[in-house]
Amino acid sequence: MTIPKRSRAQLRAIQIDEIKRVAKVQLVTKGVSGVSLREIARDLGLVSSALYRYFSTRDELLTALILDAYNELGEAVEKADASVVCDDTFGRWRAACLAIRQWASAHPHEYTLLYGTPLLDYHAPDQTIAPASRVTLVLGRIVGDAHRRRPPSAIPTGNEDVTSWLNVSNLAQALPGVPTLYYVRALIAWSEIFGFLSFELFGHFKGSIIDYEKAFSHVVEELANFVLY
Amino acid sequence: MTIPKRSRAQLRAIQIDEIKRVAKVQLVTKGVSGVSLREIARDLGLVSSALYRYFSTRDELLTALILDAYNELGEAVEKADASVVCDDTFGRWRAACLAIRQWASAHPHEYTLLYGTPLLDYHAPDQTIAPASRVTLVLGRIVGDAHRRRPPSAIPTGNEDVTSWLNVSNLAQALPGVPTLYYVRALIAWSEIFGFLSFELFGHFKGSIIDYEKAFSHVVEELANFVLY
DNA sequence: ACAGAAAAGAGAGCAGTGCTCTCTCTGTTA
DNA sequence: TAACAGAGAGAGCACTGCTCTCTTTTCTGT
Repeated sequence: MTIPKRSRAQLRAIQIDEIKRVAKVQLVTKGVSGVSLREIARDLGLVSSALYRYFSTRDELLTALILDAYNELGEAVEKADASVVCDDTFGRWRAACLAIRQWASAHPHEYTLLYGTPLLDYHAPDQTIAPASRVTLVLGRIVGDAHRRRPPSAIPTGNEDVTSWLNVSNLAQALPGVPTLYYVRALIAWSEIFGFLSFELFGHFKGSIIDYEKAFSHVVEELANFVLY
Repeated sequence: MTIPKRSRAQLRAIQIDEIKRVAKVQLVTKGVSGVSLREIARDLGLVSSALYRYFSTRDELLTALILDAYNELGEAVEKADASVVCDDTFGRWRAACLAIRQWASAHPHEYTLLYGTPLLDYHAPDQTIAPASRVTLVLGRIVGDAHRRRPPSAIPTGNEDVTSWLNVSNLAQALPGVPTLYYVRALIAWSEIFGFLSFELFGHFKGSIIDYEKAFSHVVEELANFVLY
């Protein structure tokens, strides 16, 4: 019998996946504070110092979990957007927003890891930027498509200079075809989606909202009227 | 010389204040994860087990800090509201919102303690409800006053039954005189204020916003148009 | 006024954490 | 085949929250 020989690089990749797998179980069941290197090592039949061959610090492991979570969420939202016909910008908006909430409800601890208190004090590593942008880019594209379908005569204009306090070049890329006047509204809609979900998951709506799903769908509708038209 | 004799109850109150004082220094300088019972004890010249005469657990001490922070924020917002003449609902709205942001910027770790990831997993103690409501009540009163000044003919009405998914009795109390149709908008404005500030403090707006204060004041204006009229 | 109770603190200790250092063994590579 | 780098073991450091027992001081009810 020939034992399938795996190269050291392959074994290393497998071990990294194993560590992340066990860490994710702890994250799901006990939250981010319950992710313990020593317990991961015990689960894998290793000694704790062995883990440092793969992640040089606990924060580095958590960063890997953050990356995976951003990509999971991003993929879910991209799929939801793609499942609606391109011209139906309102339908796409709603599908994308509902996908965000669905993912957050299904993965509250992962959501908390992404949008709760940041662990890496106030400077996320650069590698998280791209995965974190996936959701934002989908929402921005939908808003952009909605405004591009508007007749030129109906394009609202403002005369305020926004360049001193908004990063217009970045926003223009994320919101292609959206009039500058709407940049603030887009930022509001974006942060409100996550503000609402954070309030929901963190318990601030307790006593105000009974059916969160229904309330959220109304919020999504109000926001659509606010940014799309 | 007569040493001013203090009763045991007085000494106890003083000691509790001392513990909280030192804990707050740690909170401000190192964040919530930097609040350590053993270090507090060392700072006070005590042994760590002595602290358990005053707070039976670390979470209990943190709850005390949460209470104080809610009351600080609530007082700041109440004062800001009171500093504007009652009829000027827009001015009051702006003053209250700016006071929230000012407090959050000046006390980022306290803000995080209140509106970041909850520590006490998903069930805040009842005693926090009242202090936490102070901000909400101010904002609700302003929105209420704005709508009460509207001529009855201009009151918008909707025909959707909202009682199945919103806690109408609670919201009616927090939003006196506000038409039911606006309850969702009020919830949006409320959660957007904190959603924006969380995004700002937690770094999600990096790359989009240059001058946060200016951006926030535009958000406040948009929200006012959204909830007050 | 005095005895009993309660409060406050000291000190030792438990179980747990992240992380480091040294040592050994085992594949890989020149 | 010899030198090297990767991987894991194991001991140990400094720290955490929390508990238990023991002593001293203060309050309180008869």
